[in-house]
Amino acid sequence: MAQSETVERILDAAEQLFAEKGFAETSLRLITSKAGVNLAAVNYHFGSKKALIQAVFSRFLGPFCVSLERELDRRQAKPDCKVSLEELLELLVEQALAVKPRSGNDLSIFMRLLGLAFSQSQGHLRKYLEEVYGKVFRRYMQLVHEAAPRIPPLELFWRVHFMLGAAAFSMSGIKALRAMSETDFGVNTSIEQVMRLMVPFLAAGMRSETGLADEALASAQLKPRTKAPAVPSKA
Amino acid sequence: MAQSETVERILDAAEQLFAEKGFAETSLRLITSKAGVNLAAVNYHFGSKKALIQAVFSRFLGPFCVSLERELDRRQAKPDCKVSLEELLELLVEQALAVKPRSGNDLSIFMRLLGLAFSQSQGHLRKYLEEVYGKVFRRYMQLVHEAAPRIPPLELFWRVHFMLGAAAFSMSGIKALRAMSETDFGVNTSIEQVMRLMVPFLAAGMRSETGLADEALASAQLKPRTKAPAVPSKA
DNA sequence: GGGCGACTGAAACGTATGTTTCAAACAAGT
DNA sequence: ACTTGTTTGAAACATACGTTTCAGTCGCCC
Repeated sequence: MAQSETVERILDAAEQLFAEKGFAETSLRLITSKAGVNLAAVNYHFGSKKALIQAVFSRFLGPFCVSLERELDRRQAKPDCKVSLEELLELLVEQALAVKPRSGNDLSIFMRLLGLAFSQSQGHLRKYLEEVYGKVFRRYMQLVHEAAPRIPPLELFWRVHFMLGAAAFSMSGIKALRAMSETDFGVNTSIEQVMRLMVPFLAAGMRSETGLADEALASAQLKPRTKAPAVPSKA
Repeated sequence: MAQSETVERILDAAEQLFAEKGFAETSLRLITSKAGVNLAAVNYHFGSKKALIQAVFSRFLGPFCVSLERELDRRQAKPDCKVSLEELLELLVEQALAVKPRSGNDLSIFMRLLGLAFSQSQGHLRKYLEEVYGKVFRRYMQLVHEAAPRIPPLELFWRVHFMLGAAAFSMSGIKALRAMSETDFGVNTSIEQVMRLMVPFLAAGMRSETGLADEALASAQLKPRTKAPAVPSKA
């Protein structure tokens, strides 16, 4: 076998099976047999199942974050950088779609895995994702905040997660849901169609008036992440 | 031990642990030790782990659906029954909150379990839930459709799942998310506060203009549930 | 061509899980 | 008090898992 094509085959199979069944429910034996490689190859190349899971995420989150960051740089290069909310949302979709063809798998797997990363216990994964990709996420959130200054940051934080939830959940159950929509409506909905349905829904949610009555919560600001002096952004 | 208090203790422990760790990640030994009962009690009282999982769902979905259906009956009893979208949404929250105190566990566990029911593979669970509670769900969907006639039924179907997704996902990761919001904002958000944040977000999403351009999809109608003839929707 | 490092194949190991077994404890009816 | 049916306790069982081991193979460089 050409120079460790094995690694790619394992990652491909694992990605697909994890998305389909979850992490705990997917055994290494299932992965290796689907990939057509030996059982020991996983522990040889990755060290452990946990490391395999992290590798699966890194393979698409890595390029995704790189190109996302590059786009953010580009947007912010202009002196009076005003990035609209729409631009920011579209940016995400754009980058996600751009990264997708690298593997043969489609976007729903991407979203499904993201959802699993939060909903399965897998403490190590959350820690890993936070360590590696937390910075980009917080940078993005900062831009979202600047794009929607009327909405309290804390609420924005939760709304982003509502969005992520709607997306991840819908993609998670997309197979079952598509089956349901088929038997109930006699129409099959493609993944792209579902995403297109989701956009106006989410956009309207993001624009809605605040639900925060509590003054203390409404005025909570982003804390500086470093132990740096507490001069927020006075420049 | 009083007449099979054991069953309740097992259900309580299982409910909590399943919500916390997922189904596959929660062993019977963990459940029984937390419940303070013998390992064999689970298989004695429930037959298998699968049956236990279903029993956990039935215990709150049963009463929930009963009282939900009773409320729907009451609303529809009036001759010209016009149930508004708000009423329908509030109805859900109301019933969910009403069922909650039966066990000591809070609403987030309820939502978390619902999310897991979709996102974990557990094929048997989906089948079981569909068989037992599918009828009520479809009845509810029909009312939602009548309350929002401008939105194509298919889109409504998906929007309801977007809502469910946002709710289930947020409640799923609520522990981790609350920790994040704490470190980033220095404020802790309670579950009730999160739900209150979610309402305007979801409501705005539900009211948003359709994202359906495709005529065929936009005009798809609810099919009768019976084995009716395959006349699409020419009417 | 021989030696070496990277990789694979097949089997085994230790552990954890769901399930079963069976004797003992208990409750209730007579 | 005895019996009967139900429930529990402790142990064992079979299986599946992640991981390790080690002999063997392949490709490459001197």
